[in-house]
Amino acid sequence: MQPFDALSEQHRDAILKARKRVIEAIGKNMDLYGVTLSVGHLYGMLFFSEKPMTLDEMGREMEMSKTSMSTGVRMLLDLKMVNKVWEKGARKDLYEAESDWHQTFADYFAIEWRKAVEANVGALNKSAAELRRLKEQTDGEESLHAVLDRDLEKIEGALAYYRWLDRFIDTLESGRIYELVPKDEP
Amino acid sequence: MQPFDALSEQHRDAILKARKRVIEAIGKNMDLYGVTLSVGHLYGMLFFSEKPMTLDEMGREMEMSKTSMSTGVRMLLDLKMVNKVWEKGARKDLYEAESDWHQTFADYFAIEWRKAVEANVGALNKSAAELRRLKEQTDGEESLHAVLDRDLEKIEGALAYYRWLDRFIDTLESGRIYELVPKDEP
DNA sequence: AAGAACGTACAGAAAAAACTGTACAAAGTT
DNA sequence: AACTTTGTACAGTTTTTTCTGTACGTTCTT
Repeated sequence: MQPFDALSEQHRDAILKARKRVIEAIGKNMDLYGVTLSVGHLYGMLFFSEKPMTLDEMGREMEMSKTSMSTGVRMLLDLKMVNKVWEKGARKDLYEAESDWHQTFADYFAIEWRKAVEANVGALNKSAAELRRLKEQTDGEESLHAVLDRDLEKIEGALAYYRWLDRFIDTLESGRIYELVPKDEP
Repeated sequence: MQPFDALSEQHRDAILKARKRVIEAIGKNMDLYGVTLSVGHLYGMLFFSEKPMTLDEMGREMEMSKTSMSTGVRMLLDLKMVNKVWEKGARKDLYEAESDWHQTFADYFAIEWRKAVEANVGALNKSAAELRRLKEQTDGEESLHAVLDRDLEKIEGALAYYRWLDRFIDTLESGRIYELVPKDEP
């Protein structure tokens, strides 16, 4: 028996209206995490859910197919915004929203931004090496070297930024960010 | 006369290949900034351009319509990833890539994340007020209050997070982040 | 003032993505 | 071992987004 269903219709509606506003807002802004409006909505629904939900329950509530719930939940799992919950003797998989949004934020950066850093740094280093090699092999060709130097300078600038971003992500991943910017207001 | 065009075909190709790898990588990861692959590619192209470019030049280089360049550049301008350049007596608008990626990163957060914070905090506060009002008007209804308290607690948790995020964005906006996580490696 | 060049609004076409229903493998129940 | 139940892969459909070509207002040139 769920506490929520026992309430009067009037009170239920009032609560649902309040929740809906928040869910809508969350869903709308979750594109910053690279997910669809509907996946964002799914997260918001899980956030207010009294208890962990099954795919079927989500589908019923969102009026969407189970397939969509499956893929949506998987995205949220990848982003660590949702946790799989174990319950004794439960046939179906259960999921609940991760409610520590600091952690969610930090994980997102650790996962997505680090991925981007690595890919870009890889490309930058490889290209820089090529350009440096070309420079060595063409001693004295002034106008070529002018172009090469400018490109190499740009690449070095980008690499410097990524070194910083990497260290910034470290602070998120390690939680050191909360020493630098404390959770409790000053 | 541009220095680049004066080079031998072999050298040009080598440089273009090196640039292309980086442009491709940048473009691919710019979805973190909420832009398309092609807009990301456009940024990468501008990043390596010897000089500011016109819409027509971009269209020629990207083999895309001028309309697309116009909308693409506007997006990049909104994200402050591209600057409009003034040149004496130039008919056409000229654009160049913002090469300070620290600034780009900070601006993105200031613009997009702050927008999300405000929208969500607004919704959370409004809903919290509604729920608190309902609570006051229903003194003694225990099971209702149990639900309300849980929702209010969740909302308060979210608000606490947004207060932190807001202060974090402040550090980006003010540049104080570079005191906390220095640009020069330790 | 007329003409040319530029950037963008807008509608339609093309491409990409989100979503669904069916089918099926894996795991659980009887 | 036969029968359910559950989650997901996959193909096809719908919806959304991206991209293009034309049209037009604005600005600059003459």
